Formats: sequence, structure tokens, C-alpha cells
Amino acid sequence: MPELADVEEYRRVLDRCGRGHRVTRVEVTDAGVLRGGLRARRLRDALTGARIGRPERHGKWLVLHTGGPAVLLHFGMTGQLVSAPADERPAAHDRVLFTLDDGRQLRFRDQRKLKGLWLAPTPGEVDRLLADQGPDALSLTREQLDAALGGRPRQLKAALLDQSRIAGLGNLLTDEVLWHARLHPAHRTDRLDRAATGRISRSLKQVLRISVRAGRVPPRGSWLTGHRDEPGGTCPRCGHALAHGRIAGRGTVWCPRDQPAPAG
DNA sequence: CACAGTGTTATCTG
DNA sequence: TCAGATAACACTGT
Repeated sequence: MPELADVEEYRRVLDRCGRGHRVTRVEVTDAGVLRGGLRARRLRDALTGARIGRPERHGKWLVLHTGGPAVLLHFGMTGQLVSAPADERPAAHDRVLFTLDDGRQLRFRDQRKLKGLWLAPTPGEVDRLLADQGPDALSLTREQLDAALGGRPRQLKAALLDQSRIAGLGNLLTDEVLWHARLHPAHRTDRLDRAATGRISRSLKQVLRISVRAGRVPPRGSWLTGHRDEPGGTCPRCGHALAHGRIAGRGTVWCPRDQPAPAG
């Protein structure tokens, strides 16, 4: 699930349920999600008794601040942050449990364990862990978009997915933005005209605004996302059969009529 | 049983 | 040097 919109939802969970509360207990039920050499003992020592501050999101990263050390969370493909009563039995894939002073728990839940939790003892360490991230997609300016699409020629989808150019867009959001912008995902970035980049800019803003509000890429009937896994799925805009392929190393869906393949 | 999957990264190839 | 492809990570659902 976790692309920018999903991580934004986890930020809201952390803000609503965690902010202002003290951590009374930290349980690591699967140390496989601890990253950067972090051990359960060290996470426990750093967080127990700490008061949770205002969380931040950058791209697909979530930062849990305490005023002292910070915890950085990356959700990979299957991670979630959920709030539950502390006396409720943990789910099968709850890997780290933070019990709070109000009897609730924040739980890092993750099936595949592709990413996980990092501990940043100082603000400088937070910056170091996020250093290779490009500007956040949600507040991307037109100038930043142009810069992200500039430089060496690449496939458009590959450029939008590159977290060091734009942080936060994943496979679903990227396909959705390109479908709204009526641009083929394999379009070359060096052959985009001003009208095309303008459509990308507007589509990006609209898709993110609605997705962030929903806390996910909405599987609305009028969007591409709700149709990408349908066998024999058709474009919700023009009715043409959707195309499926592999572009930028990812499963990709587009409408061959609305998003014609670039020449050459 | 085979394979794909909402993410990232190391490594190989052309 | 670099864009692109591939495997790997670990696990589930089709």
C-alpha cells in the first residue's frame, strides 16, 4: 500500500494517537524490521519514557520525533502504522509495539519486512538518512518538476518513480498521474513539450490532493487504479481495453488510446 | 506449483 | 558513465 498518500495517513494516525503521549513500553516481536544496525534493546532504551512530538513525512518516510532521538519508518510494500488498544491481541505481522500512557498502542505492522525502523539519535542523523530524497511530491513546485524531468533522458515513468528526483510517488500514483495527463509511461523525458509538462503538473496536484484526502490511491470507478487488476479491464474514460506491460521494471497499466506510444 | 506484488538496492549488461 | 534489466529481500494471494 504505502505510497505518499498512505504514508500521509500513517502520519495522521501518529499525530492523532501518538502526539503528546509518553511511550511506556516498547516491544519488538520481530527484530527483522530493525535497520541500520539497530537492536531491540537500543530502541527500547531510546523510546521508553519519551514523549511523542509532531510527526513529519517526507516522500514515503515517516519521522517520529521525541525531542531527543527520532525513529524513521519506511513501510516498503506492505507496512502499516495502526493504533489499537494495548490489551488487544497483536495481529500476525505486528513487528514493533509502542505502548502509550493512555492504554493504546501504535503498531508497526508489516507482512514482507522489506523496510522497517531506523533510529536517529540526532537531527543531523535524520537529515543523513533522508539526504538522497528529492523534493516531496505534495509540495512540488513547477520549477522542481521541470528540474526532475530534466537532465539525462529517461523514460517518463522511471523519472517520476525516482525518489531522488521526486519523493513519494509509487507505482499506482505514477500510473494514475500519467493516465490523467494522457501521457504514455515510456515517453522520453527529453521529448516532453511545455504542454505535456503542464499536464503532468496539474495531474500530479489533482491526483495527490484526492489521494491524500482519502489516505490511499482511491479505487474510484472514474480513475485508472480501480481497473488495473480487472481481467479485460477497460479505460474508465474512453472504454478502450487497457494495456498491461512492464515499464521501468514495474507492472504498468495505461490506456493505449488516451496515452499513445511515443514515436520512435 | 508458478508467479506477481502499492519498494528499494546491489549488481550486471549493453 | 549511465539507463535499463535483474535478482534479492520475505511472504501472501491467485
